[in-house]
Amino acid sequence: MLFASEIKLSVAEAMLNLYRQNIDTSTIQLQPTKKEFDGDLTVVVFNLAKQAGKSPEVIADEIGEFLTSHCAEVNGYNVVKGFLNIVVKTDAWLSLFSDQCTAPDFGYVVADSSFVHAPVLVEYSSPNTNKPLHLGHVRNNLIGFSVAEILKATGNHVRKVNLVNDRGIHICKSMLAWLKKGNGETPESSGLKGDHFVGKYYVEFDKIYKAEIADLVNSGSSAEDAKKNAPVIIEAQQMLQKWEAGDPETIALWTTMNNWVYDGFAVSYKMLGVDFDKTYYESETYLLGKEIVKEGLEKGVFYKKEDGSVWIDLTEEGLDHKVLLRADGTSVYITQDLGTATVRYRETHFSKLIYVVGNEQEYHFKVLRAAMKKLGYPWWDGLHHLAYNMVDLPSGKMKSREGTVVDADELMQEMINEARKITMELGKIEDVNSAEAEELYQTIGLGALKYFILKVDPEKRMLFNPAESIDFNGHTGPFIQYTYARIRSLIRKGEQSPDFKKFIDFDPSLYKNTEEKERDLIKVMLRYPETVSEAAERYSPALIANYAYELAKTFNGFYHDHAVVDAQQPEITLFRLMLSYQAAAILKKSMALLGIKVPERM
RNA sequence: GGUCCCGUAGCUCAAUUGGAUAGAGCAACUGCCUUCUAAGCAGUAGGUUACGCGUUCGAAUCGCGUCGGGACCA
Repeated sequence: MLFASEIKLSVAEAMLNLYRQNIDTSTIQLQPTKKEFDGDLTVVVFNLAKQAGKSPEVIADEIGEFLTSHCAEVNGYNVVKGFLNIVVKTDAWLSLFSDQCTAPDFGYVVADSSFVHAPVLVEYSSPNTNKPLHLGHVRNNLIGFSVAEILKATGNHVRKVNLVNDRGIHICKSMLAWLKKGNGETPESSGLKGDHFVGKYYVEFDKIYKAEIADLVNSGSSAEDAKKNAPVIIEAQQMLQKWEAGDPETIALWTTMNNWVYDGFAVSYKMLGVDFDKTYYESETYLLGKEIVKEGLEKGVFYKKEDGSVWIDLTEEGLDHKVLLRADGTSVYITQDLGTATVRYRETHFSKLIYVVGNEQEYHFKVLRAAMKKLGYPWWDGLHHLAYNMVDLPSGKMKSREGTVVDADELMQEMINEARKITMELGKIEDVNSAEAEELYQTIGLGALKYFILKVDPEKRMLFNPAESIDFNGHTGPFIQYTYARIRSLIRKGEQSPDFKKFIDFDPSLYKNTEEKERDLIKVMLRYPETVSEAAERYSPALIANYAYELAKTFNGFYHDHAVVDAQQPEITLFRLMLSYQAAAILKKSMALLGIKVPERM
C-alpha cells in the first residue's frame, strides 16, 4: 500500500525525534488491524519499546500522538495491550483506491528487464513415457504452472520447462510387449489416446513377466532368481543395450512409440491448461551427465570404488555416500540430472532452477545440490526443490504400487461430467447454446479440480474429494467462479445506467458517498495485490487460492443485500459499480495466476 | 540405524511466517426466494492447536523430548 510506507517512515521519524533511536523502516511491523478492533493498520511496538527503554503502552501512545500530528494520512489512533491501532483518513483510502482503479497493471509487479539474462526456470510435470499421467501429476502440473505464473506476476523472467524421462528399461518394456503382442496396432487403429496405448503395453509386459516368473518358480527356481532370469526381462535389457548402442531399428521403434505418448500428453496438458517454454529429454542429456561425473573424478571430488562405480562422499554434509554411476558404466537418475542442470545453465544462465517434484525425492535433490557445489559450479545455490506431498482419494490411498492409480484424463472427464449433471439438474442455462454450455462445464469441472488441489499447502498430504470440490456452496472453485460471473452481471446491468459515463471518468466527487461497509470493502480489496506478491516469494498458490475465496465471499455477501442499480441514488450506484470492477479485476487476476478460468456468466 | 515432512472443530482445510479473543467450508440446527444469479445470504453450536518441558512481553508457529501418520537413505 502506498501510505503504508509513509506511515513506516513517520514511525521511524517518531523514534528519532522522541527517543533518539535510528531504526530501519524494514524492521517496523505494520499489519492490517483485526476486525474486532478500531483502526485500519496496526503497528506492533514491542520491539520499538525495547529499543526506547519504555513500556509498550507508553511508546504506543507517544508514537500514536506523533503520527496524528505529523503524518498526513493518519486520522487518529488507539492503543490496546501494546498494539498501536492507526485510523487512516478516508481521503487516503479513497485516493489510493482511485489510483489503483486506473492502474492497468494493478496487482502485478512490472518485470525488470535485466532478469531476462538471469531467468527463473521452473521444471514441472516430468513424466515417464511408458504410462499416462495420474492424479499425482495433476498436483504437480497445477503447482508448477501456478508457481511459474506467480513468479511472472512478481516481475521475474520465467521459463517453464519439462523434463521427459524418455529412455531406460521401462520404455523398453512397453516396446518389447508391443513387438510381441501388438500385431501392428496403433493408437489410430485402436482408438486409444497415445499415452494410454503405450501404457497398455507396459501393463502387458508385466503380465508376461509375471507369468514367466511363476513358471520358473514352479520348476524349482527361487523367486529372486526367477525375477532375474525370466526370458522377457533379459530381452528387455538386451533391447536397452541395443538402444544405447544406437541400433537403428530399436531407435526407430523407440521414436515412434514415444511420439505416440507425446501426442497423448499434449492433449492432457491442453485440457489441464498448462504449457512449457521448453521440453528437455533425458536421452539428450544423460551422456553429458556421464562427462560431469568424469570431471568430478578428475577434480577429485568424486571417487571410484574397486568395482568401477563412482560415488560421492557427503558425510560432511550430514548425508551419506551416494552412487553417481553404476559399475557397468550406465547412468542412474542423478547422472542425468547432473547433465540436465548443466545444459540448462549453459543455455540460460538461470538465477534459480526450481524443481517441482514429489517430496520423496528430497534426498535426491540434496545430493544434486551438494554435488554441484563440490564441483565448484557457483550456480548450485540457485537449485531449489519445491516438494509436494501425495494426494489421497476418499476411496483409499492413491499409490501406483498398489495398483489404484487414478488416471488424470479420466478424472478430468469425470469432473466435467459432474459439472454437466449438476447444471442440467438446476436448469439454469436454457438460453445458452450447446457449444457454450460444453465450454462452461469444462470451466467449472476443471476449476473445481484445480482450486481444490491448489488451496492446500503443497507440503501437506491431502485428500481430494471430487464431490466436495464441485459443490457450489462452500470453499470451492465453482463458488469463486460464480461470484465473478455474478459481479460481471451487475456490471453489465450498471452499464445500461445513464450515469455510467460519470463512472467511467472516475469522478472523485462520488467518493463522498461511501458508507462504512463499502469502505471496509475497499480495504479488503486493496489487501490482495500485496498478498499476491508476498505469496509469490513463498511459492504458495495455496495462499492466493485462499485469499481469492475470502474476497469472493466478502463480495458475494455484500451484493446479496444491496441493490446495485438504484435510480434514486446514482452516486451510490456508481460507486458500487466501481467496487465491482475492482473486485472482478482482482478475482480474475488471482484466478489467472492459479490457471483457473472464470466465465462471464454461469 | 540415520534423515526429512505432517499432526489444528466430527470431516476437509486456513491462520499475513513469532502478534491481539486460532478462522472458513462441509455435516447439524435457526431464519431468509415477487427485486440484481437461492449454484446464494445471515445466524447458532462445535477447540487443552497430539502430549510434556523450554525460549520471551507474546507460541499452532521456534528448540528439546515423547507418541502417532507418511516418505526417503545404506
